[in-house]
Amino acid sequence: MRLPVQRAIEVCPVEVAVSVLGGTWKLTLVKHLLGGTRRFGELCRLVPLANTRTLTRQLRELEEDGILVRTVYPQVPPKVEYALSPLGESLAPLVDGMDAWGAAFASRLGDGGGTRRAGRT
Amino acid sequence: MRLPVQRAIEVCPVEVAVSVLGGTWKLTLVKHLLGGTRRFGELCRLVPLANTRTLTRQLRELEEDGILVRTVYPQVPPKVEYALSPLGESLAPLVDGMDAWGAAFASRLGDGGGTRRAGRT
DNA sequence: CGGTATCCAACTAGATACTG
DNA sequence: CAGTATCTAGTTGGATACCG
Repeated sequence: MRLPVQRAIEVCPVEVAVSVLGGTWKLTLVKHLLGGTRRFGELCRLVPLANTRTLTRQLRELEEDGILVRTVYPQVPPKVEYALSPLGESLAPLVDGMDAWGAAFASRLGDGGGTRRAGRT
Repeated sequence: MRLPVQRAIEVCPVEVAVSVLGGTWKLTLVKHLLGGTRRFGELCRLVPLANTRTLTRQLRELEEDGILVRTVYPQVPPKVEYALSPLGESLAPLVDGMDAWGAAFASRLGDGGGTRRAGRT
């Protein structure tokens, strides 16, 4: 993943989206940011499985790609806020859709309702 | 990426979607399959940047996750068809949305309209 | 035609520890 | 609080060659 965007568009726009949003916690981060501005610490708490380094990196990449805006308040103690840019907010419906799809997919597995796996039913 | 789905759902459903669809050419593959059943060779031609090994793997993973169905015709020369499962087709709107978003994102960069990158000039 | 086998290079995420 | 530094492990994607 993370193939150069310029290259991705030549093949398929969906790949652009994947390369921008494909990071392991990126969409989760965006989803939380959809709920409003968050501080670094809050995001850490919201995504407990990722450590600070990983989170920082994802956040920075998202910033690089113009998905979010990082605001540093030069004070002590430090305060940094992350907020979605208009571009970032523009993928609200996508995040919403993926969230729903992901939930549905997950329930297919764990629900025990019927198909447990690649049911050839 | 590709963090265990079971683990992903505990954090956020979007991560499930990412782990299932996050492979480098997966969404492109799905998108093409949305247009109808395809043979392996066709897919190779449609996604020229990926080699057979990569394509095979992606296809298999998609199959594992129940996104597509692989049909082998026991004949000579071999013939294998890939088609989306209902689950796979269910993400048509998502693929569509990502495609549109990706295209928009790409045009932001290449258009020369304004922001070229994270313009920290 | 439709893969598979082997090997490899790159990248990515994570652990841990430390800092302004 | 909000990172950064360093290092490592693991995974993914790719090249090439060969097989049924």
